[in-house]
Amino acid sequence: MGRAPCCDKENVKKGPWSPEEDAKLKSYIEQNGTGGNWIALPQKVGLKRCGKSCRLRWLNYLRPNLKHGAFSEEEENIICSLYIRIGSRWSLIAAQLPGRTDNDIKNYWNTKLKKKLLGKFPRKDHHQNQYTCRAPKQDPKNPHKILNSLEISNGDSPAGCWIEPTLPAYIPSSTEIKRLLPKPEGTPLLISPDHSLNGTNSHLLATSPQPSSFTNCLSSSSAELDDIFGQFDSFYESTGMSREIIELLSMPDQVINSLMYPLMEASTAVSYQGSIGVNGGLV
DNA sequence: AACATTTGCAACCGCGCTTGA
DNA sequence: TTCAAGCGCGGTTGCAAATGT
Repeated sequence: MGRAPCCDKENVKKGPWSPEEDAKLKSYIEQNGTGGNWIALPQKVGLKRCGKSCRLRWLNYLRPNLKHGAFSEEEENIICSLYIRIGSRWSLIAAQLPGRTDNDIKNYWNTKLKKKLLGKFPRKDHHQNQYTCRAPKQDPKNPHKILNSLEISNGDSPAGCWIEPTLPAYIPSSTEIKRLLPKPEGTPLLISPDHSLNGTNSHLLATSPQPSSFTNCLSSSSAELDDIFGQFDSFYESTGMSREIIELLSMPDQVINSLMYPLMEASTAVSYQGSIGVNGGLV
């Protein structure tokens, strides 16, 4: 038995919103607010729409102070830098860009920025090219046992991945990132010896390409970009580490702190050192 | 000009989380 | 403490427009 539907699917309109529907919703919310109940809202407004659809329309399109134009270079920089750090946590990224919605940013990343920055990397076809941050695969019978802990395989991944699927890759989750941040200047990130990254170890931090940041990449010429990515490619090939983890490990502390500290202020139990433990996660 | 393919974006879906009774 | 309802998020899909052949 599945989850109960949030609305009567038979009697709700789907698809693009008409100007009349927009006007009704906008006018109602401006006068009365949402009432804290999106599910009940369509009936009050007189719309044959699902409450979730109304909420999405309001948040992504109708609410005041939304920016609809092109993204600025500064916004691009913020998106790229945050993506490297926290992955596809679009709502967190959107919180740093006033007037932008998570959906906007997600679409912009998937359609423009990804290509701009990573176009030379292998990719799959259009709708299978979503970025996916995955935790290491666990053995369902034993949560402590990790299967293929550092690989994203092609065969069992319906969404595909942007990294060469046969190469090892590990992308930290936002929870893991939170454990790393903020960290005092010069505090090393440790990769514990008990769980190597395909045989690599903490010494890699000291030998990873420096400096590296996507902020730098954005303002670089194509030749400079080739050089930057070339450094990563050779490092990547020699170590078997993913580009993401190399980026993470080689990012200057001050950049991480300036970008991420505001997001992580609420997190009081912050560990200043991260290490990749036996379960493949940062501990 | 016609057709195929790609791109960009709005919208939907489903699931985990939060809240309140 | 439990559980159902609602919310919010990230992933995915649909489709029109743009571009290529």
